[in-house]
Amino acid sequence: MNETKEKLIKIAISTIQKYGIHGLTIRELGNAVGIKSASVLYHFNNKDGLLNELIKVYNENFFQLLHEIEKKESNPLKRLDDLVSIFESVLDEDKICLCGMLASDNEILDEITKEQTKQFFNDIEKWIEKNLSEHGSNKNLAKIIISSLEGAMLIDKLYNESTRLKEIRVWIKTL
Amino acid sequence: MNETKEKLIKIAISTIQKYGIHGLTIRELGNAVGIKSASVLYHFNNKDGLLNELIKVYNENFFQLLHEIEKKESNPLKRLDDLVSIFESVLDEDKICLCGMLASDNEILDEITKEQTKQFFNDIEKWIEKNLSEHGSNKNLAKIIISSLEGAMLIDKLYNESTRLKEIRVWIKTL
DNA sequence: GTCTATAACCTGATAGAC
DNA sequence: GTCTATCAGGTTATAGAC
Repeated sequence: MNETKEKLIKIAISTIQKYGIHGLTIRELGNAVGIKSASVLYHFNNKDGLLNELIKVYNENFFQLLHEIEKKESNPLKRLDDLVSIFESVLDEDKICLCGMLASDNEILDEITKEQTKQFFNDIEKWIEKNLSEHGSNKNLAKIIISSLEGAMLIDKLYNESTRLKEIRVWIKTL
Repeated sequence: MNETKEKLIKIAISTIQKYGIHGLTIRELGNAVGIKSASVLYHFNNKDGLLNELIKVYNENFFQLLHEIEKKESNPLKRLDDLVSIFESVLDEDKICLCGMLASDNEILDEITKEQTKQFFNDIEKWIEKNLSEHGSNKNLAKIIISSLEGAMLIDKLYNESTRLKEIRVWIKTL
């Protein structure tokens, strides 16, 4: 992929994670890489096109991280701990999960972006379930774990702290 | 309070719960009650003024509901179940918790609204803690419970279902 | 209280030159 | 690919009449 386009996507993802979809404007996105808004739209046709592409990049990168966790860590409970660490490092940058933020704006997402957002939750839930099963604990907790992680980031960001994510980390150790 | 003003606040709260802060416009809010945007601003000075007022109304109404639960239900675990029911009825109307939605837009909230949003989470956490303590279970779970509820609404709304809230209901029964 | 009229600004998007 | 120029539409907010 074009280098400029890659930069645009990377910055756009980060901006949405911090400020939401309405906090991302084509003009400012162009400024961030030194090109004009018309040039930004050349790469993506329109804003929905940008969203379509960036969420695919985000999902790929995210599940690449999960794959790396699986390779280096065999203990399923520790894998879940590593998952919490990913979210904590995101929060440390004053961001929340991209798909959590998109979910809060779900009413204005086009179908492609909405489907990709759902796909994120489908896949991460499956990943958590698998690890819960391997550890011998109730895999039905997967939906609660991802829900709590998303909610925790949302609230922790408001307080500018990571108290809730840390509580989840402690809780998961007891499962 | 003025009847028109009450209507405006009620509709504004509901609109934000569905579409977020950017989905609420002064013009459309006026249309909903049959007055012009200038007349809406007469009541609140500006949009921040509207947010300041509506979150106070929301918090008051919400904790009034919790107070009613306490009066009619003495079993602390069943009280938590009733709390889940509140959130489920909100989700049934394609809405999420107002403060969850505001949290997702925290970067553009003025200080008053932000403080009131935090106050909501402080108070509900305290309420959950108290009931967990009375039931004899770990009150440290309060932050996880409210996080999971907020996250569950967010994701369930995306899927147009209440699967995650229902899982939380089942989980709470086991505490 | 509500209105009209309008200001000032920001947004995504397009046409056409280079 | 990137630019300039521009458009059409949306937003909050204000001034002043009724």
